[in-house]
Amino acid sequence: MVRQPYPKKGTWTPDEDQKLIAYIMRYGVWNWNEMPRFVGLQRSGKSCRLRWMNYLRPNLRRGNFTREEEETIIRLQKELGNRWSAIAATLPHKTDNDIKNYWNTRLKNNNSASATTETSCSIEENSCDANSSASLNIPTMTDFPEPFACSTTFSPSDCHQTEEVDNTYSMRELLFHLNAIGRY
DNA sequence: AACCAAAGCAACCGCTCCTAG
DNA sequence: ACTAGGAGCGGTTGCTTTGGT
Repeated sequence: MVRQPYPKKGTWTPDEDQKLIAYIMRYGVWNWNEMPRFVGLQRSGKSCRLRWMNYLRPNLRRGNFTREEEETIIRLQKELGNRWSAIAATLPHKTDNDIKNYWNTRLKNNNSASATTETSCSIEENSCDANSSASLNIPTMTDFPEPFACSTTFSPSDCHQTEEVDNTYSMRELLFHLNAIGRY
């Protein structure tokens, strides 16, 4: 159980994002505290989890909130209070952090009026040319050590409990996603 | 063009909850 | 039933961006 004594903090770099996405594509999520070592990141497990959950995982839609989403947030906040994860569960393409920020910055002091009239959802912002992948430096699977190749306290079956399951997340989708989140 | 203030957002911290042993 | 460790959540901070002067 060797942990980094001083894990790196601050804004994530594109390289770190690429490594984390590529690793999770291959092995899935098995232990946030141990994973950073195998990914080759000097981040805490918490930091990796947060980055993945809020920005890197598939199916997130960054950008403006639609009017419907905004109304849902206002209504559920009245019903549930600041239970952002519960509210986020009803908006599958948004994260609790997104919703929390949106509430605190735009709706909190103004929740009876619409915070913005321009709420068009810019799906087109997510458009990307997957053919541009050749110029990107995406880590390959061989860049990562096999988790069970190291002396650890978990078993191979533990490490690979989600292996192959995530193969629906193809390299093309990875490239699309990296573009969509504005990294490239 | 330079400066400043406000707004927005990404990330960290500390706590609670959950689960396996 | 108890404990330890991991995961998840909400509050908060601080950096970056944007708009005004």
